[in-house]
Amino acid sequence: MTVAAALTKNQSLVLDTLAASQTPLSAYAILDALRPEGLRAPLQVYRALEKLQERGLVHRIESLNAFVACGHPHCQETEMIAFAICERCGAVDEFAEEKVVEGLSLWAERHAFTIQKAAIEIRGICSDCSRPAA
Amino acid sequence: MTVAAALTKNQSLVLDTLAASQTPLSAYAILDALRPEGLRAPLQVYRALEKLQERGLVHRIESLNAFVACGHPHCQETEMIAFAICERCGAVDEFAEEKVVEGLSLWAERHAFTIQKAAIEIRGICSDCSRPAA
DNA sequence: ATTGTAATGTAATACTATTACATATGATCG
DNA sequence: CGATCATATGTAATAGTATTACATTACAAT
Repeated sequence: MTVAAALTKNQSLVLDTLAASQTPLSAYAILDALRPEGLRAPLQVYRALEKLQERGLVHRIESLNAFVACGHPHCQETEMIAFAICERCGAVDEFAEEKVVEGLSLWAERHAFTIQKAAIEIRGICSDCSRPAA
Repeated sequence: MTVAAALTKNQSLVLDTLAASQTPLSAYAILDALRPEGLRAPLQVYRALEKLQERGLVHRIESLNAFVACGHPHCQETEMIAFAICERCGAVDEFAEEKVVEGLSLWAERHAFTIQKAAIEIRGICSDCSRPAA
C-alpha cells in the first residue's frame, strides 16, 4: 500500500502560486512570480506543472496556454472536466456536466474512438461581469 | 443584398493548403508550404487564417495550436463544434453533437454565463488506428 | 558503499503569435 | 478623372510559449 509521494519543493511553489491566483497563469507568469524563491528557468516550472497535472492538481487551459489549480478534490477520478472562462475578468470556473460527458462518450462509441483526454472550454461573460454595476 | 466577397490571394493559398492536408497544420507549417508561392512572413498566414476563421472555413484546434479546413458546409451557422483528434495518425474529425451543446448551454444558463465561443476537443485513438493491422 | 531513479539546475534553441510601420489595391463618389 | 476610404499586403522586429540537451544533486533500496 503506497501513499502518494509528497510534493517536491518546486511543485509546491508552483501549486501555491496557482492556488493564490484568481485567474489562470502562464508558465512564464509563474516563473516570474517565483524568481524571488530562486526559480530561474522555464523548465523548472514546466516540469512541476507536468507532475501536478498528472496528479490532477492542476489543469491546463488549452485556449489560453495557461494553468489553473484544480478547484475540486475529485479531479483525479473524473476526466472530461469543462471550463468556463470569462473574457472580461479572466475568472475560470471548472465544472463537470454529465450531459456533456455522455454526449462525447456517445459519439466516441459510435465512431469507435477511444478517448484519452478532453479539452472542453467555453468562453464568454460570467454572471458577475454581466450584472449591472452595483 | 451583398454577396460574400471572394477570397483574396493569400486567403485562397492558405485555405487550399489546409484543404489538401490530412492533418491540422501549424501557421508556420502553412508558411513553409507557401514559400514557393511567395509568402515570406508569419503575419501573412495569420491574417489569412483570421479571415478564414471568421467565415467558418477554417477552425483552430486549441490543443494543437494548429488549423484545419472546415469539413462541413454548415459551420457558419453552428457554433459549438467538437473535434476528435487521433494521437496516432493525427487525423481530425469534426462533429456537432446535440447532447454536448445542450449540456454546455444548460450549465451556462444555470450559471448566467453568456457563451461566446467554445473549444471542444477530444484526443485519443481513432477507429482506423485501433483496428488490427490488415 | 553502490546503484538506480527521480528531481534539479542551466543554457540554448525551437516554436507560436503579435506589434509597428510602410505600401498597395480597389471600390466609391464628387 | 482624381480624392478618399477601407481592406489587403509586405516586411522587420519582437514578444510569448515550450522543448531539447546536458550536467548535477538527492535520496531510497539494496
